[in-house]
Amino acid sequence: MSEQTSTTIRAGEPDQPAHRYTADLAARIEAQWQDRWHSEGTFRAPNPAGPWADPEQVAGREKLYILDMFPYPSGAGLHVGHPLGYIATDVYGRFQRMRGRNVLHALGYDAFGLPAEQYAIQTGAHPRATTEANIANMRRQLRRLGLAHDDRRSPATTDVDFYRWTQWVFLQVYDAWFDAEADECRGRARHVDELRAELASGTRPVPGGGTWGGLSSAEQRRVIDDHRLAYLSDALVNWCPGLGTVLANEEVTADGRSDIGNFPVFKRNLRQWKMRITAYGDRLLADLDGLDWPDPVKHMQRNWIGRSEGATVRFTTERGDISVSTTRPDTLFGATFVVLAPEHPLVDALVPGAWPDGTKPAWTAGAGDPTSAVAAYREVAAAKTDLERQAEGREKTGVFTGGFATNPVTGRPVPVFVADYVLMGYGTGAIMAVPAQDERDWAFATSYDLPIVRTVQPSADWTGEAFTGDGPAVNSANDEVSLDGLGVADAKLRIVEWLQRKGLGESTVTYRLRDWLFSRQRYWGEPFPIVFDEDDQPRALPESMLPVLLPDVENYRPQTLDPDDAVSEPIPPLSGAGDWTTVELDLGDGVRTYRRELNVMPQWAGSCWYELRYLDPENASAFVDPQNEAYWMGPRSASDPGGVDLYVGGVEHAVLHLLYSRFWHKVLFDLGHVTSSEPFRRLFNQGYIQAYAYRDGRGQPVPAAEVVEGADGSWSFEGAPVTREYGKMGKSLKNVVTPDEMYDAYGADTFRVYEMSMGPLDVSRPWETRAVVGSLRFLQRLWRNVVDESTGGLRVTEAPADLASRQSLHRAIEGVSRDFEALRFNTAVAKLIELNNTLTKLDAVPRELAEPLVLMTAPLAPHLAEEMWRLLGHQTSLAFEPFPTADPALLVLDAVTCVVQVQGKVRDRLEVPPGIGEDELRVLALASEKVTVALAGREIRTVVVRAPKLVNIVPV
RNA sequence: GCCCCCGUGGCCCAACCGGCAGAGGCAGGCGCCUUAAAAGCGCUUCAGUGCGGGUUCGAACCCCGCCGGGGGCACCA
Repeated sequence: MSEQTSTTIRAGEPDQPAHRYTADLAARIEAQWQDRWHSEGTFRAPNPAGPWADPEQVAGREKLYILDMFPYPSGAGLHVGHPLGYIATDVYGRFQRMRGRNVLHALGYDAFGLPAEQYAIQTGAHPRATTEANIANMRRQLRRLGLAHDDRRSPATTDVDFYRWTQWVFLQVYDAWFDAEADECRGRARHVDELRAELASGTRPVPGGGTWGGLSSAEQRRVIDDHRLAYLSDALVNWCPGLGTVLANEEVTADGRSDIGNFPVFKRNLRQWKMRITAYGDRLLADLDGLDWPDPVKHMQRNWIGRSEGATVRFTTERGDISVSTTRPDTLFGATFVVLAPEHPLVDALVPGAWPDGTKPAWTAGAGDPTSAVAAYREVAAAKTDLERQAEGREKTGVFTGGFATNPVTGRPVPVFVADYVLMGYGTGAIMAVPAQDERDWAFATSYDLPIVRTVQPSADWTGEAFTGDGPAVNSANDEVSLDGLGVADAKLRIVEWLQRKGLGESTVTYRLRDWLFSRQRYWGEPFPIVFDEDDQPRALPESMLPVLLPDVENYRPQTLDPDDAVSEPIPPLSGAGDWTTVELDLGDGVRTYRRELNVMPQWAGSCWYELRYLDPENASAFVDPQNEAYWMGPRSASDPGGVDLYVGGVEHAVLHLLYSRFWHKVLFDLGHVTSSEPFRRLFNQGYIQAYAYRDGRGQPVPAAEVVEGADGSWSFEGAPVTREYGKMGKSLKNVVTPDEMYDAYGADTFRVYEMSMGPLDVSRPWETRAVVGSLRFLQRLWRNVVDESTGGLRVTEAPADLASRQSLHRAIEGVSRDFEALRFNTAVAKLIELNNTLTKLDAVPRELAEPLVLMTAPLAPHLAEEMWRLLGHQTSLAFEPFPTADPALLVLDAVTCVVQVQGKVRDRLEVPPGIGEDELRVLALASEKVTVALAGREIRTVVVRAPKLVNIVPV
């Protein structure tokens, strides 16, 4: 940190009262209490079992597991936006601890991954060295915040003790297969040994027929490997030369570029590890219902999984059947052509030597024969990136294969096209095109001169083209079945029933979700616990050989590649690890030489299960002791999935991290390693703290802190006008404000109170440094109510409080408790300020008011509260003091104001007892002179009475 | 193009079940303290809820249509 950043704004000038609550005093108090919490281990949560077993401390207290999405330790350090969620969970945790809960709250580091590696490449240092330095800096910045974390539970995913268990979890996934019939067809992961046993005993048929014993051991292994939840596949993957690695679908943006770095991404066929997350599609979807998550996140996950119900229908051709996918089997009579994806395996077989009779000029792309037309089209399609396919304005292109298929309901031949608007990776890679009821098919049919037959009658006022709405079926009958007159839903049922009976098709469920690409050609990640034998087949290492340590390499940088070079080959950095790349092992059939897997796991691997490791981070014999998992995360009832009690983080992880970790957790659940079926029972998305940035006349950002606002609302920097924009904080925008600056200028407690008071936790809002002083003033007034600013002595009196003050106190207790419980920290702060402001007006504050106020402030401003609690004569930390409870008798007011309305407009106010009856109130209201004036002689139609607060008199 | 969320004093935000538009903070104003100053203290001004309709005794809140801001998805058959 440079000297200049220590700020010029400072609370507490030298000639102030000696004991005023200033930034300097706050810093002293805060350091003192942080040291004491640390040395006393105040926030260490006892476990029921494992290395830290302390069953006595656990007994009799309800548990609460609070979790923040753990940070990536960036070299840039924190800005004031980062701690928002951490402060919120800390306030909530401290509150619940005072409510008697055994609170587990900790923070580790998600330290593998691309950014760390790229930073290491830039600086030339070892990624581990820079990562650990960054973690140390973040730990320092966060310790200064006074978070009540269990400091023993702070693993980094890059710790050998941690990634050993990431590799172990990988082995569990690798050694599992998905039995779709298990659990009444919900499906469940089981160990592959059980699959092998069922195949060997004949209870499960061997794929491809024959007996298990009839297969060679290599063939047997291939059958098993084909079932594993982690498997190698030769498939189209997202190859990003700019990053030198392949990427998961989730890491590629809609315009075909990398999420990180914004480089072009190309489709390439490569042999890569995948995770069979699609097997869990149904459960990942269905189990969302039982989660207490924000609806938008559930919505995004549902969209991403993209379950759709439809049918597969077989169209016959002379060269074999084409299975087409559709969600609208009811429109089958209107299917006037078939479209295959360019990569569809049947394309070559279908293409005849010459264009058949009836080929229209528009279908051939000007080629002399189908073979060259299709070959040319495929070449063009393959060379296109997703971005280019988008950029062409979605104009549908394609070419006739020269082949025909038979529509199974009309019996008529329909031409078969190849077009890249059909994707090989979705459904069967083939569609029946129904232009009258599908906009894409309509667009294709009109540009390629193909027939359009309406099979759903559009509404009378329909003027559009393809009609995708509901309506009665028309033109949809053959000798055996008629859909005419049926609505869409009924027509679907009838035609699917007919297709199934005739063996022409069946209803199917299709997912947008694809299997998860799990290999990365990077250095800074977890090595796979996998080696390859001389036949190039993968072999898992036994648990006893874990961890597989990440070796040192000379060059962390993957091969430098041209970001636009689509045909470049990925070269993993670990290929440069020398001797490490091969290993002599005995895996059961004697010592042999094996080649190591040189890819590493993606960054998501560690975050897929870290919440489990916090429970038992020093357990060397298990990834978590089963008792600890059951205690902290186990389900509380039959309908409860279990999981973390409160998980707070940004909405940017709605799909990636939250879907992957749910998947791994379910595998671990199925295999009996955990009792919770979901990792995160309750999720809360915090908003972002954003900031204004300013640009000068040339569009260059200027330091935001030095921009001044004129009286007319304009902004200027060094006298020159600047423009303002709103967005993220970032170095390049010169608008970063750091927690360190806030600690120096105001202290951590003021910073905490300000962040919590800015607005609701889930709403994004702009940072405004000049407003922070309001929170400092509040804490100063609170301090002054308890402590004499000039002597440092106590100001509170032992005299009893008056009734009005007591009532204010108990109203505050009631409201603040409710607000904390509901994560409404902004309104809790407001109520505390309000109460404190009423106490300020007293000559001296009675202890019976001061103590509860201090306790209520403690979750928000813990250092200051602890210090005042100590001055009030208490020896021990207030962390476990019971949170004040409201006395119901003091919440009842002597009188309430009743509003008297005439036709909804307030005309009078009456002071009435809170228990007043409806009839009595009606009489009082009608007797009001102001009401009489407002009525102006009109007759009364009705009187609405809501005792004791409102009467509404409605004239005729 | 489709879907979701949000629009309240100059600014950040409250308003619990549809019932007095205002809790709190910033900024502004007035005053006190001070040799002077303020990030100290006290007092205080300020909106009818983005716009247009509707439902209701009564709408910031419910419904419909616009406008503005933010986010997600985007050839998924």
